[in-house]
Amino acid sequence: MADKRETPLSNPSLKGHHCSVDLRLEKLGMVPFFQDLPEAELREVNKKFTANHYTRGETIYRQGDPSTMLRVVVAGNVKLVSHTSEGQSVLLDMLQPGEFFGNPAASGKEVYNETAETQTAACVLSIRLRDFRDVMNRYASVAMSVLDITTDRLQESRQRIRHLSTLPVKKRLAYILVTLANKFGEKDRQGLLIQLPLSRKDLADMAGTSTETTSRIMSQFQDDDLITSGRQWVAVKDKPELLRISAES
Amino acid sequence: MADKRETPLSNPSLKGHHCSVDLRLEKLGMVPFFQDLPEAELREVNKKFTANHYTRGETIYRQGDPSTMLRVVVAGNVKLVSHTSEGQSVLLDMLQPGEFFGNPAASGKEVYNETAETQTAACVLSIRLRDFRDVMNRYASVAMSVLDITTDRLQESRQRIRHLSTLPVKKRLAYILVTLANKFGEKDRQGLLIQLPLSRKDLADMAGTSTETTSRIMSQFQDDDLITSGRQWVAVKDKPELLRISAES
DNA sequence: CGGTATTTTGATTTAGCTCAACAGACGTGG
DNA sequence: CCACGTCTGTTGAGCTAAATCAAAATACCG
Repeated sequence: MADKRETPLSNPSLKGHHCSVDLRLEKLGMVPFFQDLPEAELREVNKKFTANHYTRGETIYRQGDPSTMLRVVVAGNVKLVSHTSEGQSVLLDMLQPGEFFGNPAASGKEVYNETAETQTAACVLSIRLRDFRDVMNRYASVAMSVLDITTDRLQESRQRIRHLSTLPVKKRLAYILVTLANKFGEKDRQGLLIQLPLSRKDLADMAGTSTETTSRIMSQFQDDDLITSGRQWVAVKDKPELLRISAES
Repeated sequence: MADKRETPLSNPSLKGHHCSVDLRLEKLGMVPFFQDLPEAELREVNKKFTANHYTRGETIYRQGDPSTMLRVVVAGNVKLVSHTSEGQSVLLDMLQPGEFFGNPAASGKEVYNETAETQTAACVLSIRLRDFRDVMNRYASVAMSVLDITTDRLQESRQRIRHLSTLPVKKRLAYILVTLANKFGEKDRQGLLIQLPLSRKDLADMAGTSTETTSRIMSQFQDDDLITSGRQWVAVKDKPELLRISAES
């Protein structure tokens, strides 16, 4: 409605995600659950990973595919989406470099319950599930770290159930914006710019609502000077107020 | 409306939950994540647990309490409920003997995000979080098993998010009844009797809806001969049809 | 047998969905 | 670099599932 300039995201499609061997090893050491692994072991584990590069919007695996690999985002962003038979979609998670996805458990012939798709160009490492379980069995610190992350995700997931069950859309959206700003926000002249292509549809699929309703509420937030937003991007201008809205009685 | 007889649940309040030392050790061996532990180790671990007995409706811990213990249900049932500031409640999980609750991760000064309350008289074992983490560090099989269970719970939780986001109340309730029948159902002349005091409010808090709506839909199911139900109990008569309803387009 | 908690049913209201049309933004090829 | 076509986002109008409010009916408890 007001001053929408060019997309302020740092060129999302061209960042050099080489997936080179150097990058791989360097990044692997930064993955939370390999932090405590000694250099030598890390080098050993690194061998078991395969690197893959994807352009924006590519599908890494589909809901229903047999779950045989565990993957780690090295660069770029990946989203996990669950699709219903009616063609609706639910955005389950939005991943950053360092985060893993695919089932760490399911020691056997399970299938993925969601589709993994790149949100930006991305580099992803894969390890056979069996190999990863060997690593976890050998190094307790890795298993514990994966458990901690999974527990956190369960907590977030339950938080979201609580929100879907009890909060109106406006509050849910306010909360989602705060969360995204915390995770992906970068200081900017607009405020906290969410460094990620983010459409109204994406937000709607996170909040469990329609794009139209999302658009209306985003316009409201914009009018109230809480956010700035354009096509596929959002910047949070007043996080405290959004947080207040999400929690107010 | 039709033939509601006395509560068919096997006397829920009086079952002998002694929480004796014998019972403890026996039951501990049955807990999924201690299955692979050798007898001697199990005996060792057993010492670190404290047993507690609760009557129906007692609170084990409250949302916001510091999370210092990990607990295991030995007998009876425990429910995890999250409360909002407006006094609404969301029923997150309904636990059986053998299941654990409380945060297995959160190595430090976290708090519980939900309240744990007994649904029937129950016997519960507690271990200090620190001690449990020692056990997980020592025995990879325990850590892996806890990870597997947590991963399963995350999947269920995401399934529920999908349902809350995309399905109308009737389908959500149909699915919940199927799930409960699978977990707590016992063959009976009524069909699959859900062996657990289960009010309309409980069902509503699971489905993210109001008791009134729940009651209306349950009446419908009863009219369609899919369930039989009375005060605080439900029996599933036609599980396949309920499943079909939950998934139909 | 009376009292309390649960469940049912009815009437009304409403948040958010759906359908529909339009308007900006992007990028693409001429 | 401009014109066009295609996505993405906005706005409006009506509709509907489910919430809320209200009251009666039923089951269980001592």
